[in-house]
Amino acid sequence: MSRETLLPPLVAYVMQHGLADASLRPLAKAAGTSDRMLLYHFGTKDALVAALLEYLADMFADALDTAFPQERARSRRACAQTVYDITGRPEFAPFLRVWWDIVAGCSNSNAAYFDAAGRIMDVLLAWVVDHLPEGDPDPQAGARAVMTAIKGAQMLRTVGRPDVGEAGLAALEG
Amino acid sequence: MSRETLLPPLVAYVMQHGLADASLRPLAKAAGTSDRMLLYHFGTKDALVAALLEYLADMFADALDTAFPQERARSRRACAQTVYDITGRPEFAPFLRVWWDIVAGCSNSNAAYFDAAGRIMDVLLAWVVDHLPEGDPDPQAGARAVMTAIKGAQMLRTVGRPDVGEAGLAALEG
DNA sequence: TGACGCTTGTAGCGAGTGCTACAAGACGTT
DNA sequence: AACGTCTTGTAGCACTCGCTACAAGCGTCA
Repeated sequence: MSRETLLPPLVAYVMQHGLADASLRPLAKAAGTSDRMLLYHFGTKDALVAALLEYLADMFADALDTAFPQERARSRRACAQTVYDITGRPEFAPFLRVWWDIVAGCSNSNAAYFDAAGRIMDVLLAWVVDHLPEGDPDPQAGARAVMTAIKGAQMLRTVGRPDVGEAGLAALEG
Repeated sequence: MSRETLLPPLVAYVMQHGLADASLRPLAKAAGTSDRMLLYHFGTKDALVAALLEYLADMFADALDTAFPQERARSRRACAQTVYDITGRPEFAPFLRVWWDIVAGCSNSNAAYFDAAGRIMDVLLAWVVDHLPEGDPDPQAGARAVMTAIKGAQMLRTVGRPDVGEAGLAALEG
């Protein structure tokens, strides 16, 4: 048993039950150990969560290129719509749940959450840049516009106002 | 002491310390009572939180017309930028912190959070509709596009990527 | 005065929290 | 065989959580 062995089942548990109320004993049970051992390997619960978030960010980076289509989108709007649609599928719900926990953690000035969120955003931004149409006049600016719309629409969807966010996506130019 | 007397200090406490880890005893202390009394008045912690969120939503509706400018914006982009700038001021940080807690709660299918979030979004959407330029061709669609951009930009700001969201705001047409 | 209901205080329950002290086993080195 | 280090289990600490049982104070009305 090492950190590397423990992390996958821990992340799986967090994706299923949320990050906010994940405590040592249930986490340990999910990974087949004891709270005692988690603290032995990670030192502190905060360190555990930090390692967990780091692993999660890497996992997200890997997932992007497998779950998402390889070819470029036909327009900025189509690119945003694709990401929005895919992240709306039920198998993505666990990840989004954790994501909003992370955002809430950032809002409470938690450094580990902040780092993980930043890394995830950078990865997604780079992915969007690479999937904009070939002829996009300004891929950097385009990707940022697309990202903003995606995240706004995702938020509006999770609070029960999907129509608002989808209108926002439709209003993207290019 | 009644619910109405209790709610303002309770909401103040929540805005300062976050909604996620607000437990009965600290809340009671902030309101000058005991946990025993909070449960006496509200019955359950869940009911307390529900009442709190309802009060918060109403408070937000009231705040919109006082803290925000009365006149209409000169463009959709300007309207979004105004809301983004105002909500970026330090005195708005407590409200945003609670907001992300609410979104995280929605993502965990909490009904009370869901209701409050929906109400707040509706209020804000109506406000945006009323503050778009007179000549906007489609205020409903415009307000939705503005809302999506605002919320996306706010999220990107709280996770430490303000430049991305601001580029998204700048890309708003009209 | 006495009975009744509304409000409040004291004290505690059982469960869960992060974390730790202590000891025993496993295992390689000398 | 003896030692020392790494890994693991047992048991428990002090604390917080939401919630409740019980009773005392309170004003009101008969």
